[in-house]
Amino acid sequence: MSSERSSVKELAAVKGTHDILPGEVEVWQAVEASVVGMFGRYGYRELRAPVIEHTELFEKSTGETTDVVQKEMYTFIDKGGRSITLRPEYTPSVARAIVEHRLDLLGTPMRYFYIGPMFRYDKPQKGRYRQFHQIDIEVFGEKDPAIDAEIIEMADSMLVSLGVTGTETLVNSVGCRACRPAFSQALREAAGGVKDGLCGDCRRKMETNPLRIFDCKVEACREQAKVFPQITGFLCPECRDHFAGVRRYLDLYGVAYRVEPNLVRGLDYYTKTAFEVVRLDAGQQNAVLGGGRYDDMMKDFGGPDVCGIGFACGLERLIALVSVKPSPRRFVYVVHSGEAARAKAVELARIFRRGGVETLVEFAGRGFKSQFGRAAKLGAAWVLVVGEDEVAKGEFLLKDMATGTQTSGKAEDLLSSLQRPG
RNA sequence: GUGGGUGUAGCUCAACCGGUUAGAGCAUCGGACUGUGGAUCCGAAGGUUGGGGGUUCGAGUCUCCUCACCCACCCCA
Repeated sequence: MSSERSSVKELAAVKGTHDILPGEVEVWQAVEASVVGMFGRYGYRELRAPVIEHTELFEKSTGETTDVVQKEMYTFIDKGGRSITLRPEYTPSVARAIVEHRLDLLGTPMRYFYIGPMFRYDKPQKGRYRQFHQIDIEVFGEKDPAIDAEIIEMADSMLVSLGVTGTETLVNSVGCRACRPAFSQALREAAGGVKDGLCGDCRRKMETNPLRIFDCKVEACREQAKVFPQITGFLCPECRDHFAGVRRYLDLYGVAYRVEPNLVRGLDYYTKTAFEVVRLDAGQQNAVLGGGRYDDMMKDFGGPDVCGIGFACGLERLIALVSVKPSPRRFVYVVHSGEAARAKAVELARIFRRGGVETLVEFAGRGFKSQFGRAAKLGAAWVLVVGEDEVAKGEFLLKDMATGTQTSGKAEDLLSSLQRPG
């Protein structure tokens, strides 16, 4: 059928999604393993929440006014008539799980991490995908500013251990419900006073998200924004003290950071500490990692009054910066000649694999020459030769492909020589 | 959602002013080659030129629509 032919041809990954192929996936595995190990040393435990949640969860916690909720969610009605959403972020799921399982009764603070896919219906571009992956960490039930600093330090260590350079860590306090409204109002008034000097985008941002005016690219707007009030002057005593504490501990940890009073995050629930790690050389999608404190979220969500703090790190963006090289695979390639040898080759492969050695058996080649050629091409570290002579003798030939050295011996002796490192 | 750019073989690219059967390198597969290496030589396969309409005697080339990707805005990781 012609329709079959064309449908096969048109089959492609969904817009904004990507395959992670062998060769690249090893880098992901190396990064994930490194990160998991590090989080473990800071006392974090993995919590795997479902990829789908009730739509309401995100409306309530992420915030109905955010772009993420308003226009970027993958939402659908399931066969039971429920409104379901593929998670655009992870924090609400953790909050939900804590409430649902009363994890807060197990003792605080609760430290969780997770690595997995998130979904946002954005228009894809560099560093921005519809299915992307995040490393997420969250701490609940610890309000001391030391934990804010510990988390930022952990993020910093994570980047260092992965060999990431050329980034900058930005921190700010976005205040709380007591002090932020006054600031927003003051900012709106300041912007309103020079409304005619602002671009159309900024005039809109005056209403929706006044802090965003600060990172407008239009020169006129930048000029006006220089004299706008900054959050720092509006923080209530509690927020001010907390922020001072965060900075003190960051200094104690020796973390390099810059206070950025204009740093604002896109989700509604942030309070007090907000931070971001950005790459210095990138144009737009420069945020590698971002997070902050969300002291009211759990309570607003209908759970216990437990504060939280955490960050999300974009894996695609992180991996673009890491310099880890996964160690090359070293495997045995078994070549053979004749029916009896073929059976023996299969048997030997099983023995080697049980002994912990990656082993492949040639099935297609004819002569040893072509079998060796294939082994070399695939990058085999060793070739195990199983010919008629070897089968008769019960001793096989193991060739080191790098050095060309060949050693003859019984299967178990050859195996144990491979099990030794090197 | 708005704006710009690009679409030719698996990959990188050719194809004059619109003119014969859309070519090459690399990669793939086969052979030379039945006891030892990514070589060499020979050969094969691989394309509705992203898709659809229009102009034309004739379209990879001009035009319109559409789709995909890339880039930027918005927003974010």
